Amino acid sequence: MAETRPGDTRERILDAAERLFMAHGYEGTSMRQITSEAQVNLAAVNYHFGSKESLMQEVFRRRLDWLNEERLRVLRALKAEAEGRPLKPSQIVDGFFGTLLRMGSDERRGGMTFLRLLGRTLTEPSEFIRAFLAHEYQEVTDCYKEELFRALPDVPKAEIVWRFHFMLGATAFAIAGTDELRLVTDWQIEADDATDRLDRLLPRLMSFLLGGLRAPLPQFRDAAGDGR
Amino acid sequence: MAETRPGDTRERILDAAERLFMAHGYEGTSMRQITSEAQVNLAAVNYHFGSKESLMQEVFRRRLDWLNEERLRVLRALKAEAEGRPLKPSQIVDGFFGTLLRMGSDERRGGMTFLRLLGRTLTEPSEFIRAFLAHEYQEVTDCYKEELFRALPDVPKAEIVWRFHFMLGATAFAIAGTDELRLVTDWQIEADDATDRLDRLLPRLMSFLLGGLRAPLPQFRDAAGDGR
DNA sequence: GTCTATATCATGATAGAC
DNA sequence: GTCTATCATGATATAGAC
Repeated sequence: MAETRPGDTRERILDAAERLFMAHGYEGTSMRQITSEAQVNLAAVNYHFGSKESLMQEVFRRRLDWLNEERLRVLRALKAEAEGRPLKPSQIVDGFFGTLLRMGSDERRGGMTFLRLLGRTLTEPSEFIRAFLAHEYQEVTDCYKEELFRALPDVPKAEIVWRFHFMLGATAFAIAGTDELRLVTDWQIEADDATDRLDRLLPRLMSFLLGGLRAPLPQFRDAAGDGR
Repeated sequence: MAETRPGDTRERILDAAERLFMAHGYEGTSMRQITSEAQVNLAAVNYHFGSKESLMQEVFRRRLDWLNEERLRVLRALKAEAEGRPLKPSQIVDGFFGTLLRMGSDERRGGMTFLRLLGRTLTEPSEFIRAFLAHEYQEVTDCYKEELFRALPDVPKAEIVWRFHFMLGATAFAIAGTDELRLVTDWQIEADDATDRLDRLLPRLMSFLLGGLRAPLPQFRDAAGDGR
């Protein structure tokens, strides 16, 4: 009964690739590992996706298409409710990062596996991957940045962009690491299961991000620091 | 005159490896690329370092030994000055992350190349690398965390550890990305050279990190959230 | 659509002359 | 210490039978 249904192959490859790319990185994963894990033939990847690069892109597109739409949908809902007034920073941050983290609880959307893959890939060295991700993200991040500009009119735009970047980094690291990295030492924090940990991660991360976003502006020694 | 001086080979390999590992990652860099860039023979890596893994470790040890010592030295100086009183959070954060970022201006310590390599490697999938880095870092990060516990007695330790983790992520991303990633869109921020950008990055990052570190504690729906 | 079999090339590592 | 030559392996990708 464990026979490969026709049309099933594609999804099996994507699932296996997602997991292996997460665990060993793009360069560190071979097509042999992928097809072996997916229990399909070695040639199937090239038949269905054309190349390893295209497979990688498809692994992301399958998840990011939904994430992008969801993020835009959330933002539209918030704006409709606000009726023209600027949104609260906490709403914007939750719409962007909260939506991402909640995706980790949704196994139909890849769950923690995809979340960790995404976190790690944001600092991936391979050029084509970074370019691809930047392109996939551009539109949505621009929309959210625009809302932050409106929400924080007294903060220079350049500063907001930087802080958005820092928020992205903190989040990427948080979702990439949550297992092997010994952030927990001897007095031990928690040994919950993955989803429980995720439930507690979100409010913690949100507090941190909002604190950073609303921090006092930095003092530069020389110029204004808002982008001359 | 461009002849290879004896004893020079080792350093040339380390320099080339540092740059290439930064640009293409560990798995994405071959020994042939390294020896070609270093203009030494292919067999030289195995002669001097034994294996690619050992080379990678030596690339990091060369820089981290100094960084670890410097961070401990800075912390000792701060504690001596404080005469038993808790340090200010800003001092601790600057001692840890400021010391790191200032390393990026010091070409003798690898400069921006090493900084970016380090930022990227913190989320590197390869198991042996993460284990190696965690081991190299353990002692120093524990010392700094202890000081944060003293500086913020009202914040649960678990919360501080998480926030330290978030700070690490924001910093790693900031130093890993600073080039290709289009955080700059059309209304353009700056086109300074690398060191100038680094000078402005530090105060910006410090504000963000301190804001996040001192943010109001998160509210959990169920329990206390301090590690039950 | 899925398989077997294979082409072609790059990889990390080593042996042994100098 | 440095070189050339080479090994065994594993990589991506493809051709062609079924």
